[in-house]
Amino acid sequence: MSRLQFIKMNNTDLQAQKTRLIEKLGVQFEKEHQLAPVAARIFATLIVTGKKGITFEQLVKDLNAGKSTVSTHLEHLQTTNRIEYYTKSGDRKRYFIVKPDLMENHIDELTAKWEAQKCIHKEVLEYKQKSNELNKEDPPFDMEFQKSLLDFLDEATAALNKLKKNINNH
Amino acid sequence: MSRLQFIKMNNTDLQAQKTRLIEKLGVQFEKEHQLAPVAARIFATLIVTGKKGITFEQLVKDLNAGKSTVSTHLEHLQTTNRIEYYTKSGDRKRYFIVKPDLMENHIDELTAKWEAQKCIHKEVLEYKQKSNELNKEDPPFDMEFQKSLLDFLDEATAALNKLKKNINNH
DNA sequence: AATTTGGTTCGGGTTATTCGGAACTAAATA
DNA sequence: TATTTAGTTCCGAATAACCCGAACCAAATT
Repeated sequence: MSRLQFIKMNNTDLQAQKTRLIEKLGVQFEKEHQLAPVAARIFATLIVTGKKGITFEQLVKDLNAGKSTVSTHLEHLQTTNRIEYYTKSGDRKRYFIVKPDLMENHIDELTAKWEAQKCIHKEVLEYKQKSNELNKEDPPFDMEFQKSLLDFLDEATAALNKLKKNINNH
Repeated sequence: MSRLQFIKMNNTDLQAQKTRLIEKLGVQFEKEHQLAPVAARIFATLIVTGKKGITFEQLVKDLNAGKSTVSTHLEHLQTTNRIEYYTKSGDRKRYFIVKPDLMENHIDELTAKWEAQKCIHKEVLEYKQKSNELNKEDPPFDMEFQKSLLDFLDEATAALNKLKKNINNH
């Protein structure tokens, strides 16, 4: 009995920790991925729940959210390539999980974002150079920030590619 | 005359390009730094305007925004350490510029963000390990995502530190 | 055929964001 | 001292984001 209680106690703790983690991850995801609060909590829940997945109705219950809310956000998370679901035969429920290749997607997204940033800051650089040539009487533009940023983005992209290979080989 | 027109023409083009760039940067900054549209346009304007700076009233005119709007957002951009201003003696206007150490700040921010992410995903990892130990009858948690992410964040942080040194020596 | 299950869709209410006008202030100028 | 300049502060309005209930639907079950 004392051992049972010990286990039960620990599982309660674990449950509490899970809830805490979901909240913490949720806050982060809201900003990181620009998700609505409930959407971020759903995503966080899937992350800490792991590959066994979680059902629609369980999410509704766990997050104290409306069915429509959960439905909409699940839809959105799927179309943005973050989650998917599987089914068990003889069970109509959908078990939602994070996409197995989430990390790869995440990396690809970052790469795309950084590529776009590089692109636009190159344009800024071009603009400043053109401007310097055209108006030589004016004091020239400083271009340190753009150059540093481009260096940074190159480094960062390189690090990313390296990691991507690691993951693929893994 | 034809030469003057040629130059004038190019400056018009340049102006158009500047406007385009501000808009493009603006859109990016809205998401990247979670800024209101006008705040993002202000920040973008300072970036393409460079170290000569731009005044309050010019911003109001260029962005077709209310004085109060510009005032509020300038305030916010200053308190978040992104911009500052200088004055010219005998001229009451403030000339707003991006902070000279913007890139360093940017890097520090990223570092902090990634550190926080590492921290929370380590917690997730701990949770999953504890859970595995406690409930051995259940199928164990997959931890690939957390591990990959932690690898990534380590790599990324390393790349960042390297770059920061480069910038400081520069 | 009626009901239950596992959702989706639609419309509206609430809250939060964003912006701007009007009135204000402090410093410089006339 | 009155006025202009260079902003700031304090609302309120417009808009957008977010969430929910209610009604709906399709497939499975009774």
